[in-house]
Amino acid sequence: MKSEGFHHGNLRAALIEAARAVMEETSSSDLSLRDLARRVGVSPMAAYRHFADKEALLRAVADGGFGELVLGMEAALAADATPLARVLDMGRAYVAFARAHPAMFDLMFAAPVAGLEASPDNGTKAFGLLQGAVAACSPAGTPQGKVAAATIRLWSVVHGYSRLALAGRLVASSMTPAFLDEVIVPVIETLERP
Amino acid sequence: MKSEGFHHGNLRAALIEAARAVMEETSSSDLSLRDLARRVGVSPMAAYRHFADKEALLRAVADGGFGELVLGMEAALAADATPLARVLDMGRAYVAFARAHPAMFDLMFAAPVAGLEASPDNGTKAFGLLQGAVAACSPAGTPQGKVAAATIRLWSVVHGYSRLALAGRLVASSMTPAFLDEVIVPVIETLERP
DNA sequence: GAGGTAAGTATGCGGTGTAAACATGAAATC
DNA sequence: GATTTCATGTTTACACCGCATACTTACCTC
Repeated sequence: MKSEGFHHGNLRAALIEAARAVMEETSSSDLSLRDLARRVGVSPMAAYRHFADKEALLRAVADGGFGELVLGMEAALAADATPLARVLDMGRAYVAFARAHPAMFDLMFAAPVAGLEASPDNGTKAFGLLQGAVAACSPAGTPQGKVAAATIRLWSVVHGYSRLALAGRLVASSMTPAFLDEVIVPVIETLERP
Repeated sequence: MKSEGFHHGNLRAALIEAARAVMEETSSSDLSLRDLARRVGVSPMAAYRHFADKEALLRAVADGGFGELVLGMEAALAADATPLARVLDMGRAYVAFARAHPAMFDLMFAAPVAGLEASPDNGTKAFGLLQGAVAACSPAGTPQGKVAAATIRLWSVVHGYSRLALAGRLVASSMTPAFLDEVIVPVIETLERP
């Protein structure tokens, strides 16, 4: 075992966990550094030994969220036999994650992230998963551009649906699993078309 | 002409306009009541004579944004001959608005809006426009549920695409008008399918 | 043991949203 | 025309926030 820290013992992880907890409690993504410090039992300025500023902390929290999302998507990948079923279940998992963790989902896509291709995060990993699953649906020899458009088409649908649901723009009857399938499936069918 | 106010002269509208201006300047949707008051030349507490709290002001600003969005969508509606072309142009207008006014777009879908069907806003008006255009594409006798799903499918695509673009999750080559069409058109084609 | 250094603390500054009490001036009543 | 009313704007105050700066602590190395 490493030293695990002196005063507190891995404050960094504790802060991230506290942030996650607050967001689950309040269903809101705006949290306060001071509050996190209070919960962890540390002085208000302690967080700055581990994060450059508040945004850096939020970024770390968001990246953890993307990691969890990736897990859900990978589970969907492993659970199905056909490429189309895999893509469908990945879409369902995406929406399910958003609705289960609205504040986290909000945070993950909150600030425009810069220099992303320089240092890819778990968000790009999630995108890669989706892209692979979509490519597996496309007929052999499909041009790369088509696959890219299809990937973003599908991502846009599930992402947009999630956002609209979280924003309260969908009525209850539009948020059932069956309705979601009605929204997604025709888009998935466009994937294997010439 | 009505009285136009005593002390200031329609402070309410001035605050909303100031908010809009700040958001255009900073490309960010987090603004400060005190800053708005400062810009309008009024004391920090003056805004509370016209808005219950900050959120109420933001809601009013957002509703103005939806109004502008509706104008863009109506223009697209009027500019084309066929139902499919109308829907396509509405989608383009939606994305164009989001990219032209990122902060406003952010604000419009920021907080989950409650009791929406009780008092519809310009957001529901925008949705109604889209729904009508989609219905016009559907074969006669298409069940209502299909139309609803198709509407939300299309809305989800354009909304999700806009969000991903604003979040910096799309590479430059995925943000050209041609690429956007590649994303949207196949979804529009699902509208007139049985 | 003496230093060095990473981790946490104390203090303080300028900013925020908003509650409460007060001031002002246009308009309505007499 | 004087008086009352009431919407509008101001003042003051409070609790909170992110963060800069300077300090202290506790471990590790030599």
